[in-house]
Amino acid sequence: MESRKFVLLDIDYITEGDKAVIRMFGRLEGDEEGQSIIVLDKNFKPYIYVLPLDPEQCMADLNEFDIEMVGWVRINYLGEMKDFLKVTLHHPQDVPKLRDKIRNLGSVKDILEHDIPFYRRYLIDKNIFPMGQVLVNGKCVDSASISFSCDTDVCIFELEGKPKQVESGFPDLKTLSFDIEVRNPKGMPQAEEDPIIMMSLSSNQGLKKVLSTKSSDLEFVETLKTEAHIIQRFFEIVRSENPDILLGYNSDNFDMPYIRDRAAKLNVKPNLGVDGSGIKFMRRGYANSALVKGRIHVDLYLLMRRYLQLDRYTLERVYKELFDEAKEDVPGDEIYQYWDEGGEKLKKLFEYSLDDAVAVTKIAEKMLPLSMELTRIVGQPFFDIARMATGQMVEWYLIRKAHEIGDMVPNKPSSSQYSERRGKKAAGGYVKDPVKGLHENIVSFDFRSLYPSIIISKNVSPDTLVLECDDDDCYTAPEVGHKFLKKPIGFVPSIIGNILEERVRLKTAMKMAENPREKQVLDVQQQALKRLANSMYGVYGYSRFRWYRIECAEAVTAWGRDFIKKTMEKAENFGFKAIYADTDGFYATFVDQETESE
DNA sequence: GACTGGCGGGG
DNA sequence: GTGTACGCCAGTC
Repeated sequence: MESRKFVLLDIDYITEGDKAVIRMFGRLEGDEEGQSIIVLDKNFKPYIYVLPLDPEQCMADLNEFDIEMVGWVRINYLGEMKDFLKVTLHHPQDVPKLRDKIRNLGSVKDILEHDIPFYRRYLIDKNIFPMGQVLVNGKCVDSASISFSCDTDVCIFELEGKPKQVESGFPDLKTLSFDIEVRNPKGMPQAEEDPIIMMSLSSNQGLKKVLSTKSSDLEFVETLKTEAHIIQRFFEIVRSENPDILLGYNSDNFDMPYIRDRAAKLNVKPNLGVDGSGIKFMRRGYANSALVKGRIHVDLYLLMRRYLQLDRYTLERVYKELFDEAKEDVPGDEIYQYWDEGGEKLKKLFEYSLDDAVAVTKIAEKMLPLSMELTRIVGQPFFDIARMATGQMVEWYLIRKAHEIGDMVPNKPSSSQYSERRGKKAAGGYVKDPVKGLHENIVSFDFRSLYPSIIISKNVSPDTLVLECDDDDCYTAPEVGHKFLKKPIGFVPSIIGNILEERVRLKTAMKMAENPREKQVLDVQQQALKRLANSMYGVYGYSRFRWYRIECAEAVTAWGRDFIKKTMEKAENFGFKAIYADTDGFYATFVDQETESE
């Protein structure tokens, strides 16, 4: 048996025969450092939990289905130990096929953990983390024996036993940014008519290139015969550069679909993936995403919307915000004129095109570390994390933690529960409208992590919420009166507690660190934890969340209002006068008593 | 106010 | 794919 150590980049599953096979895409460490690896695991089965009404009947009913196996397990479900039937199925797609039938059985009360995608289930159950190092035992297999095509220098490895997470530092990854220009004389580009005239590439290892059908004396321009050749050459470069991360700007919605459409029209095979596959498009509600197997396609536009607070999110605007430098711009509707005119204008267009790709590389260098760290903490693929709202990350973090301590994961709300929840809204933080005028002698006060602190100190959690209890045994929220047991420590409070403790540890380490690179890494890590801790309050108030509980949301904000008001009163007793307050802090002027009495 | 429809980015 | 999910603002009544 051999072993391999690799950075886990991405994960999915394929079907061989009637069996699901997990594929982990990675970058090898050690002897064959830098080589791509695909690790196969053929021994992971999907499962769901069934909460029975009539245990014996339920067991009998379940055995009527074509399932792998079924057995009893005792699991903590929102503060109560309950007996569940763990139903193991043959294939992930049996889950959606069978779950409604099972749920509707008369002997069944509810089904749980039936909507966790197979690859996510794998990461959680095996306790491994994308962007971290994983150690596997097993053997290399011949590329002839696998059901997908693959470049010859990719190591295919069949795993035996369990993958193991290895403590590791920040991985050094290869990124490749790309951008396309289109000749669209009227309106927005239409893939049916308007050809791609340039494709730009920029890597974090120095590659700078513009592919085009026109030539130039600019050294970064490579001229090709036709548009089809440009696209083909683009795919070729991606494969030979073999980046871990592919970067674009609004590429989920523009560049990738456009490349797909033009490639299809011109009969060019889009074999961008590590496994030789093309670009896969997925509808995620309102948004689309473009996926390239084994490389992580990241659309920076989505990330920038999340991380920066701006009026607009054009590439120029974001670049200016981060680097305080203007970027040369060619207006979109004039690109075809620059192209047609040639000469200096064309040269400018080449420069602009490359500049866009280079800007994306620069932005990524600054902004990706935070997402990478969130990936390592939340433990879901980078591709998903780059498209997830923080609230969703919190949820997946909690799902992992629930599994870790053996708690059942609550279901997502049904559509009727969702619409019922949407009608309710917890009152927000206390706001005192600002006193108009120009104030002097201003002091400011704010609570550090107000809501996370309340959740911890008042043990606010769905599993500690009770209707009745002795005052000595519980905390009672002001105004709303919700009660929370003092013991045991609730699920969410214990997790926020761990996050905050870990953050304190990192901040201490950061202060002690002498190496600036190390300091920077620790700083990103503590920022990621801060984001998670601060978003955790949201799980109680957002209608779509599994741990939603309006009473918890109401209690947290009620205590918040209580604290800020009491603090303001105390400050006023000392001669301060509050002039503005919002949620977790206030501004006050100091009124000098002696001056005033004169 | 309560509700609906459109839009963001990209060329 | 153990799919189908935003959040804001302008315009209308």
